[in-house]
Amino acid sequence: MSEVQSKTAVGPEERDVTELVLQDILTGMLPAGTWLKQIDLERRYDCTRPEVRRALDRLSQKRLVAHVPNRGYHVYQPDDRNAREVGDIRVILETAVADMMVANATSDSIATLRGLARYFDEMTLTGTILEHYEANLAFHRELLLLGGNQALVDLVSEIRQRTSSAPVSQWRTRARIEKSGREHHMMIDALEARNAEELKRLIALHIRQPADTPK
Amino acid sequence: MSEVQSKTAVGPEERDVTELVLQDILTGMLPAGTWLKQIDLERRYDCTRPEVRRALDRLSQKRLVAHVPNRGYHVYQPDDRNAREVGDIRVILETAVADMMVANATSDSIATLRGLARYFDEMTLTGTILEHYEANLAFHRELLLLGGNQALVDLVSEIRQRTSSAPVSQWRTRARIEKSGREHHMMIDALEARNAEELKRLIALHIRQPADTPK
DNA sequence: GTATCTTAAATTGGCGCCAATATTGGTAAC
DNA sequence: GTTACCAATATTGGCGCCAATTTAAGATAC
Repeated sequence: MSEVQSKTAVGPEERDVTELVLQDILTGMLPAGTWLKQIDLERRYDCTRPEVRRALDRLSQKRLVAHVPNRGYHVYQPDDRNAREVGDIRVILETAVADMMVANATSDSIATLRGLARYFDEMTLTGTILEHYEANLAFHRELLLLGGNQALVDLVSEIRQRTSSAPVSQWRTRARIEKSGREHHMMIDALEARNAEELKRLIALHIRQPADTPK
Repeated sequence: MSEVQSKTAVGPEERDVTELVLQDILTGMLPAGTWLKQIDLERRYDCTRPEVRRALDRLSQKRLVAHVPNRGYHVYQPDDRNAREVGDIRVILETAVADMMVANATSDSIATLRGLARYFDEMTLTGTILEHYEANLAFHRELLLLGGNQALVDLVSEIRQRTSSAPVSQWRTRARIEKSGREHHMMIDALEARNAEELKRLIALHIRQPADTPK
């Protein structure tokens, strides 16, 4: 009716609701266990009921939220066992194509990776938590892409979200973040040196970092 | 109101629509490329419009059907490259836990596997295409379960559907099916003999079978 | 004062309608 | 006879309402 738009953010409102909820879960704005009432989401993201429902259904298919019939949806409470198992899967998949990555690495791709690693470091200081998360994702995607298996790249991106429900606790200490940044550069070094074994070792270490508990 | 139930088949009607469509795609009743008109599905599975919509949305999330805005949904046309890549992923994942499988194998679990392998052979002769498919799935699930990684078992089951969009072409020849049945038993033999390397070789061979083209 | 039953509010979830868009068939013009 | 345009039909997809179930609160009885 009137030209007055509630909220100044007119542009980003047009994005997909599923993405928005996903981001808020990943960034920790919606902590694990939070009940996602349809009315609240409707207002929060300024969207309709069916849109909210579709988003919740999709996220429950991805195992990011749990659905209790006639009770509603809540953010999935990640159990340690599953987190460890998914970590193991990631190590298996990402180290499996290390030889390919070394074989396919060109000076161009290495330069691109350096840029992405630097961008990650930059976001550590100046970026939002979301930008930081996505910078990390972009680096790993580009690295994996050298493996030559597109389906594998997509799959890893997918299962990555499956445990990152507790991103805040994973990335809590600045020391750990900076260590991750350094490891990125070390991976590129190993790639440049055509040292596949060292690359595998670094990847495994990098992924297992959060669960690096001495049993 | 009245006790009269339309249609004698009261039981199977109550199942989830997504499952039903999925099965019909997997068994080849809905061939690749088929346009899935909402009205048709509504009548075919005797369900409501929203149910059909939700099923189509879920299947498109799983990449089993493709969605063209304002045009509709159609069964995904599997491209060879993706099929090969997914095959490679399965080889990576399933061979990665071969050592664990050998380590965790007990006489009990081997007996269970023998039973499942025999059941598969049985279904080759007497079962429907769906029963046959599920018997194969059950065997591989039980085998993978010995790896000790539940998340990996689920993941493999998931990505398995991702290429089996052309199940008919994969399992077309009886000779190949019988070869698969024999390989199941050979895997159990390797497991019993605690021969992890042979098991890996067999698994890789078994998975790559359909794409066994001499380059 | 506490526990339990009853009643009211809120939330979920199923269902159908209607507008927007694409497709098909027909007609007219070239 | 063929092509292009237009209209009618069919299909998709957004949206809101209402019933079923659950939860919370209040009142009454013990």
